[in-house]
Amino acid sequence: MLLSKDEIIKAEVLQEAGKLFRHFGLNKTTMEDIARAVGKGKSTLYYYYKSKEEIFDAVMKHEKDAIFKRIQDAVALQPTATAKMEAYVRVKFNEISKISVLYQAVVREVQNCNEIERNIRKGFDSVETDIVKSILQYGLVTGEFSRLKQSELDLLAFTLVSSQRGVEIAAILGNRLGELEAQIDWYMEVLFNGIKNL
Amino acid sequence: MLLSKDEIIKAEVLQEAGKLFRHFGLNKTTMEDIARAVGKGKSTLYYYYKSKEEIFDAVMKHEKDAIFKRIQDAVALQPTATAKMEAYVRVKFNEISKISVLYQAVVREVQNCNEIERNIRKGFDSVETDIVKSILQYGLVTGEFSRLKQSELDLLAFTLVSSQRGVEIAAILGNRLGELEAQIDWYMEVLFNGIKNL
DNA sequence: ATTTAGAACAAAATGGCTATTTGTTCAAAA
DNA sequence: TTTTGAACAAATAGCCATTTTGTTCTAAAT
Repeated sequence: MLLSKDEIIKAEVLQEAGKLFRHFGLNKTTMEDIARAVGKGKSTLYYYYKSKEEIFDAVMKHEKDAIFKRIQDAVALQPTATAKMEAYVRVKFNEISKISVLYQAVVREVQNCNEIERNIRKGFDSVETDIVKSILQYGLVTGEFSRLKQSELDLLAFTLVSSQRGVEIAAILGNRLGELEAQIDWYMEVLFNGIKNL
Repeated sequence: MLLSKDEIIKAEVLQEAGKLFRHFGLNKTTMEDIARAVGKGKSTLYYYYKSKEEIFDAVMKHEKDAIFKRIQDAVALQPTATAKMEAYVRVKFNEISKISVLYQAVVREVQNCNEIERNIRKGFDSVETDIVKSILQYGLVTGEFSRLKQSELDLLAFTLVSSQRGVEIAAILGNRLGELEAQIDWYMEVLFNGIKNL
C-alpha cells in the first residue's frame, strides 16, 4: 500500500484539524474537538503528533506544500525566467488570497492582536502614499511616465508603499536591519529598471 | 512670540513622553511618569491632551512629520521624477530604520504579540525565497539575467519576497482583497519593466 | 480667563484563590 | 502496534479584594 496505516490516520487528523482551524481558529480549537472529529480519544492524538502546535504547523505545512506545488507546476510550464516569474507572482498572490479567506478565523486571531502596530502603520501609509503619488504625478506632468493615467495613481502609489513596507517589516521584526541597506539597493534596481534588465 | 505658552507646554509634554515611550514602550509608561517628567500633576496633562492615546499618537505624528519633512526636502532637491523616487526610497528606508531602533521598546511590544503570524510567515518566506531564487538562477543560466551574480541571489530573492508580502499583508489585514488583483497587475508591471518604463 | 492640582471616580491591572478547561504524559489494556 | 482512561500539569476563567492607572471634576492659584 502507498500509505501505511499510521500515515492514513495522521492525514485524517490533519484533515479534521484543518476543518476546525478554519472554522474556529487556533486558540478556540481544542484537542478534544480534534479527537472527537477523528473519533478517537484525545490522548491518542499524542501517538501521532507531539503537540497541538505540531498539528497546527502540520496543517499549515500541508496547505503550504499544496500551494507551492501548484506554483511550481505553473512555473515549470513557462520557458523563460521572466515568464516563470510572472507565473510565480500571479499564482502565488491568487493562492495566498484564497487561503486567507479559507482560514479567516486564523486571520482574525492575528488581526485582533496588534492594535498599536495597525494604528502606527495606518498613519505612515497615508503620508507615504501621498508622497509617492505626488512623485508619480510629477513624472506624469513632465512626461517621464507617459503611459500613466491620473486615475491609476492611487492604487499604484499604495502598491509601491506596501511593497516597501514588506521589506521594512521583514528587516525590523526579523532583526535583520544589518542587511537592509543592501536590500534597498536591490529594491531600487528592480524598481527602476525592472527584472528584465537584471 | 511664535509659540503660545499653551503650545510650548504641549510640546514639552510631547518631548518628555517621547523619551519615556522610547525607554519603556507604550504600556509601561504611565500618565504619572509623564506628569512627573514634565513637573506637573497628572491631571494637568488632561488640560493639554484628551487621553494617553492622544499623547502617544501625537508623539508618533511628531516623529512622522519630522521624517516626512526630511523626505520631502530630499525629494524637492531632485529634478526628475525618477531621481525624486530614488531620494524618497533611500531617505525613507534610512529614516524608518533609525526610528525603529530609537523606539525599540515599542517594537518589542509589537513583536511580543504575534507568535502565530511570525511562525506562519517564516515557513512561507523560506519556501517562496527558494522558488524565487531558483527562477533567478534559471535566468542567470539562460543568460536572461546576465548581470546577476550567484552570490547576490539570496538577498535579491528575499527582498522580492518581502516586497510581495507587504502587498499581501496590506490587502489581507486591511480587508482590501478586492483591490488585490489590480495591485498585482501594477506590481508585475513595475517588477518587470521598472518605473522608468511607466 | 487661563492654568494647575487634589480629590474623587471609573476602568484596568494585579494578586491570590478556586474551579474548570485544556494540553500532555503514562501505564495498562486491546 | 495502537488505543484509552486516568492522572498530572499548565493554562484559563471566575471571583474577590486591592492597587494601579486613566480620566473627570471642582476648587484654588495664577
